[in-house]
Amino acid sequence: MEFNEKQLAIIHTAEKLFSVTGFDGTSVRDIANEAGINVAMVSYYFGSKEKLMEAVFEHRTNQMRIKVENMLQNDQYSHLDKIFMIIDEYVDKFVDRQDFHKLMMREQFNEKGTLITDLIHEVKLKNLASITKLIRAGQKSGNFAKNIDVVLMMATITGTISQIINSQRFYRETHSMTDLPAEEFNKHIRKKLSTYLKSLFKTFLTNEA
Amino acid sequence: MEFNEKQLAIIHTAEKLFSVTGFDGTSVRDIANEAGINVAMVSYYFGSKEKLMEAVFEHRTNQMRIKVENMLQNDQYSHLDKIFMIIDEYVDKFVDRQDFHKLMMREQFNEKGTLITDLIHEVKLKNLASITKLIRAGQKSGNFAKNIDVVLMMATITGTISQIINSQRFYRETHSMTDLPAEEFNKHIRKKLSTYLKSLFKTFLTNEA
DNA sequence: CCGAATTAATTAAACGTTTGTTTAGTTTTA
DNA sequence: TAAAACTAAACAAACGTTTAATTAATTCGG
Repeated sequence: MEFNEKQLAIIHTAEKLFSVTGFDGTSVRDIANEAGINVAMVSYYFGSKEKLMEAVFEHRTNQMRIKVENMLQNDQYSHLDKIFMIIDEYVDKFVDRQDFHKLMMREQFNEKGTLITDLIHEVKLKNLASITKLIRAGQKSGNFAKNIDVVLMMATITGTISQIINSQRFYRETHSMTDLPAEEFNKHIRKKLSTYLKSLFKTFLTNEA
Repeated sequence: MEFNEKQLAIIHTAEKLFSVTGFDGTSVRDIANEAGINVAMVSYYFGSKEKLMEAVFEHRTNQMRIKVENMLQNDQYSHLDKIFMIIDEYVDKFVDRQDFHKLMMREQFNEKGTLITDLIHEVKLKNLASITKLIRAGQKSGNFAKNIDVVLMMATITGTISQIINSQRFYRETHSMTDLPAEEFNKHIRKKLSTYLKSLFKTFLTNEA
């Protein structure tokens, strides 16, 4: 599915507002006003509010998948370096697309299976498979410890990043950065999260339990 | 503020429904039906839906605070053991009160400061102070590494637990536990998270960067 | 200990808004 | 001139809250 400019404008404002006020907390009139269009255009282009939400996810699906295919068989990097690259990819995705990821982390908590939760689930499974492959290779070559639960690892990576980015106010206040412009804060937190998560997993992965 | 039985019944069903469908996704009529009362009782007892939400948090505030006062000056345990106890306390809280914590993790993402976000913020600050005190003591005695950002540590602990518990379906499916009764799953995940987080932080805290 | 008086608890119905969506018509583009 | 884009208005349903009336519980002087 490809969207025209008008549709993309609606998708982007919807993404923004959904991330701030939540799906149920945002009315189609809110979106229409913010996007400077008529209310009826949402139904006209997307059919319903629900389908607009699906369009947001459809549009950002690539943002969820970590790309590791080429990297996996590149012998230039150590297994640990490859894990580090994956960490950086997660950090970059979350920092670059904060609205969407806040949306996704919220949606992920929904218990009943919808088209969107299924989509998230599917991508998570694929990412899990990629990382597992890498971890197993590292274990086989003797670099990584045994008994590593990759699902827990993923939970730590995404959970930590989400916790910092999505409740940013707490980090900013405790680090005297309340009024730091978004761009500078992003630069700071990118480096900070990257360094922290790498050192956290380096010792964990390479030491014996 | 103390609540009578009827009020507690409303609070508990509200907590449950808010955690499943979200605050905006839950109507006061949903709550009234589930609790077997008349819609007007919510306004009668709490004034408004918003104030009912605040009552839920007021009722569970103790659940958020980690208690470390006595423990901190107990020389029977090592600094690392004390950190381990804090980890277990977080794990237990999240597992025992899943509904409330899902609610809280969602609410924490709200950007505009409400009475509830302020409350969460306040408790997080207190917990941060307790843990920081402990970490600094461990560093002074030479047991812990330097340059530990306690805010990031907290983010990893709560973020990891939340990620596993609140999107439980993913963990269950990848571990062949789809139909495991809640009680047995809770027992399993309690042990699993505790062991994992301890080993994750043990190496991180005690090794040099 | 009782029955009248008072307060608290509970109800069904109605209130005015807001909700997502549709309709029917108009303007713009192809 | 036919199709696409866009609009204001209307739609019924759902929303949070209030009202007015009724039932249950509590208080209290005799």
